[in-house]
Amino acid sequence: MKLTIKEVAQQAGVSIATVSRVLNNKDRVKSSTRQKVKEMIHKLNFQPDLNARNMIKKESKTIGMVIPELSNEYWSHLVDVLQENFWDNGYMLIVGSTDRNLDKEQAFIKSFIERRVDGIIFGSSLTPRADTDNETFKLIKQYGIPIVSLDPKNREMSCVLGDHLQGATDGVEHLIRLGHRSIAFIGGPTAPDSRELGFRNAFMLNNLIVDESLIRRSDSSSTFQFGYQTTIQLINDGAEFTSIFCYNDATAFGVFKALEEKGMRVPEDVAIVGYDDVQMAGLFKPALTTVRQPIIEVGQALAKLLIDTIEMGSTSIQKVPPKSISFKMQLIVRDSCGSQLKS
Amino acid sequence: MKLTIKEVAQQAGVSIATVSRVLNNKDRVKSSTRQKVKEMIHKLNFQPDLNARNMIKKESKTIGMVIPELSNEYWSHLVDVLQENFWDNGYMLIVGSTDRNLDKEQAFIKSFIERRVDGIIFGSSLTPRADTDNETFKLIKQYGIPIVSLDPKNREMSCVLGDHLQGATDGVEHLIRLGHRSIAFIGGPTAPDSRELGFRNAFMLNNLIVDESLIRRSDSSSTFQFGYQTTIQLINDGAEFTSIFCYNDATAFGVFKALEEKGMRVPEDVAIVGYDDVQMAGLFKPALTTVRQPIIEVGQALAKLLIDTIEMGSTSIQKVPPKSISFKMQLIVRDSCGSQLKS
DNA sequence: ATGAAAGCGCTAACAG
DNA sequence: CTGTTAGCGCTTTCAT
Repeated sequence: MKLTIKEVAQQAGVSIATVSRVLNNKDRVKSSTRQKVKEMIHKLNFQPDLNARNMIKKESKTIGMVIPELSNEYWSHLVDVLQENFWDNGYMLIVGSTDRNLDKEQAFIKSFIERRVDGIIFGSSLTPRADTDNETFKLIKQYGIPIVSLDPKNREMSCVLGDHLQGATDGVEHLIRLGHRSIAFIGGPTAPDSRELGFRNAFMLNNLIVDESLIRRSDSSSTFQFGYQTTIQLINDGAEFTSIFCYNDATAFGVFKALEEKGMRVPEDVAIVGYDDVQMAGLFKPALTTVRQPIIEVGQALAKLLIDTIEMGSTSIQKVPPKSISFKMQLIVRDSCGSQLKS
Repeated sequence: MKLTIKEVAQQAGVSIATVSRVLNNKDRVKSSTRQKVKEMIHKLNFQPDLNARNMIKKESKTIGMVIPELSNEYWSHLVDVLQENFWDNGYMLIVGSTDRNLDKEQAFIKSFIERRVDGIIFGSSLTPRADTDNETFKLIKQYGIPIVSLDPKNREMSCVLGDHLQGATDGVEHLIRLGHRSIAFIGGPTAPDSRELGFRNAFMLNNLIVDESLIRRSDSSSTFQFGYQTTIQLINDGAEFTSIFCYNDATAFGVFKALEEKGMRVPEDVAIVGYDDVQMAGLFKPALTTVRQPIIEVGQALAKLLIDTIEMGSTSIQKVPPKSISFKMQLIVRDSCGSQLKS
């Protein structure tokens, strides 16, 4: 019932070593033998057991990745891009959604190690402050598994990042240019948050002063829910603002909803800027002005960086200094900020 | 440099068999020994190599799944649910997005087999008409890999499905009840498509006759793009319709966009019904009336069905007749159809 | 060019 | 209770 290399060898009248050779396209096999074996493989529909092979080769052609959740378009899109890139290079990607739960994340990482993945991508990690004495991080190091991260986690890890300082600065300056002075910031769970930094940067560049009461941060996720609730609260607090800069588009949609319920119009009463540029951003009414993330480029860079690191192996001196590749963000101006100057 | 069970055994002063026993929580180990070994495992931070274990146990605790694309909320949500369910049962899920490309799908399946997955889920398969003499299907059978599918593929495969006949019937009858008679159908790539069947069923139930010129099908995907283009075409063709029933919400959003460009209002000029109930459906303006799919329940059922099949193993007689579990759809009435009767 | 044999890291009888 | 041994399915020397 079990079809192995042995069976193929027997049927083809050669030794298992020879079958292995043709399986791996090794040299030194008489072409007639190779032909014969190939035919048998095909006839038997033989698929070699990769796990057995991997055990010897000490590789698994598998990459593990942790992300907070898949049901956010940013992540699902990124995963899709990565999966394709890895696949094209012979790797499989397995991803774990952590729901921003540290235990879950650690459990995933542990499982990745047990499966001897060739590399790990930290999408958005909680293991953070992943300094030397962190349990999980130590494990990864001990097993010598190459890692890369999306956005910087610590100085020992290579990473690919979006320049959110620039992105947020652009977004907020757009608002300032339109005359807005009371700009609220609905932030995300990231800490430190370069978008918040960008927010402050835009104010500085324009010699304006930030109203701290208009800054709201999330301690967990930054979803539609959070945008909605925070906006309601902002209004109930009696805060005065003419515009809101949001951590991401999902949050922005929540803001829309809250504003609508409170009878405030966009962009007439409140201008909104999102972040990500998800598919619905351009479709929504009013169409969302937002900062576009170059997900495809980021994904490609992430995959390439990790694969390069893996395939460099311990060939060269272990210690290539960690790289960090940064991508620019692009402001997409649509309708959610209006076009007239706020007076 | 390499940490194996051997090293642990040595350090703990026992044999590898004993280490293996405590690793697997087997009986007959003196608790003091067990304690000692456990400490060493922990001290060394030892993670057993699952691939080695799996090779012996003839299982991989891995499930493969093919889906058309991840960047559609329906799929990303479903994958998220499945991933969680499998994880809770000790399985990892690896998914491949096929972009509806048959070659890609087959390549994924082949790769799944090489990795000796314990089961395969056909999300949306092209392999279908997967009757006996299909290459890939034959392979799966030969290797005895349990499979389940989402929506029926053929009579030999267990499946979990949404009752789209009922869902579409409900959606279209809603339109009919509101007085619509000229209802367009923007279908998807599924064939045969039970939503189209539901569409026709609703007409039959109400003694109405379908205007075939208002039925448009997609040959590839059913995205925003498709909804947009098809609607433009429908209008350019001079077709007369007062409402549109869409294959899914993404399509519906495309329809909105096209309608808007052509200066037609929703729901005043055209009523729209979507399918899926994605997060944005309720947020959109006008809020989308749509048919909700019970994704979580479907995902759970899918996982349970597959796991049960796997763990039943060849214990009982190989041939348990394929099951098929069906879930009802729920019509969610919002604003995109208005509330007044069409006269 | 090919085969025999020694493992990869682990589990599972089988002894003791 | 614990150790010894024989593999799992494959790759890789090392002979021939």
